Amino acid sequence: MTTTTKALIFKEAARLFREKGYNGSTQRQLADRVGVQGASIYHHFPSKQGILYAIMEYTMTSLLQKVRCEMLDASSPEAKLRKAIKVHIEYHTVDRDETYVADAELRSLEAENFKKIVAMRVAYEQIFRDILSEGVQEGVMRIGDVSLATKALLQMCTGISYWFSPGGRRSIDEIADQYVELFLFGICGKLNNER
Amino acid sequence: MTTTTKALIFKEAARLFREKGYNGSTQRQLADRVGVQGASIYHHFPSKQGILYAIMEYTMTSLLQKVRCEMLDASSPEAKLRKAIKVHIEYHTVDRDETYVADAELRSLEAENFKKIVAMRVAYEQIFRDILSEGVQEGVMRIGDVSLATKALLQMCTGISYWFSPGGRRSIDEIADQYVELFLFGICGKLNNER
DNA sequence: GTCTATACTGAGATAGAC
DNA sequence: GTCTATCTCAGTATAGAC
Repeated sequence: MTTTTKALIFKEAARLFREKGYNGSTQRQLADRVGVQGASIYHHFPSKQGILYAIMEYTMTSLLQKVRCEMLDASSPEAKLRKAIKVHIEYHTVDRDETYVADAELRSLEAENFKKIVAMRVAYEQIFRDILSEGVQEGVMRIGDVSLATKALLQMCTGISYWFSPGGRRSIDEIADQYVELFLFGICGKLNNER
Repeated sequence: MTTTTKALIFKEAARLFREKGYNGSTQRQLADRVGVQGASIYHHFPSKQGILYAIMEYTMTSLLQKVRCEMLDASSPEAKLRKAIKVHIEYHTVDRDETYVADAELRSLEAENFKKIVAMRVAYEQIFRDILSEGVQEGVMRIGDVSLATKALLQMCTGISYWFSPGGRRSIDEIADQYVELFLFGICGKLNNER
């Protein structure tokens, strides 16, 4: 994707929506950031809602595709889980404006758009739920409630896009590794292992 | 707090802001839910922003007070952590409209209000960070990055207010217990312990 | 494809009677 | 303490020239 005006609107909209929220952002603010007049936006997108939907749809499609792709050459549930978490976190740090918006602005979608995006989110969560279920069945994971654990995991990881900044203390890889260890072994689990 | 009109406005505002977001909610919608005319709201609150701030301030004050109170008669870091997590989750399920708003609408606060609430949030996070640090120092917890783990923990637990509903499959206590176990031992930790 | 100008609507908030 | 009526402004979106 070269930096066409349309791509620039997309990117700046994600940034703006992230900062001020969808309803807290205006077309004029967006136009200012892009460096065009407000009316010009309507040449590229049908409406403000259309921009939001484009961001959400693109982000969820990418996420689904990336995670599914990683699953192809992973065998054990633990290997799958490690890869899935890593991909999730990587995408949530690299495209963190878009992923933040996709996560926080579900309620700003109109009915039809809402349905479509929710379906994609359900499918995405299902991937993680399936990995955990498989781990339980194979006896390598012990989970009281798989759905609960799935929610906990995803919320924990998604939250990274709330505070992450590229210049920070920790690299993306370090963060991902720590989150994987945390979810697999907890903060006391490894100590027991050593006794 | 008896159900005065002011208390009703407060409660309905939390519910409305949770559903539609602060910027997506209007004074007229709020007035409709309360059952008064739009103008009447201004007898009880100075502005829409004033309502948001009242919700945030009250919620953070309650949270801080509840957790600090529980810490008084807890000795070990693990006991403290268990209690703190339980209180956090309980409050995020019982007053889930208010806590959701307090968590999601930080960016909708005006500069002065923002500063005050952020200071309270920092103090709140610090309580959890201190517990984890203590656990590491005493050798009962192993954590690569305490700040990172604190964020992961709080985001995981706070997320409950996004999907919890009182009539659901799991009780508050069950959820809290599972989250505690998850954070302490992970999904593989306990298995290692048994070998 | 971008502009200027503007239509139209709904937002937060206030005035002043009761 | 609540109402009716209304002000004012900012929001999304469109029309039509260049």
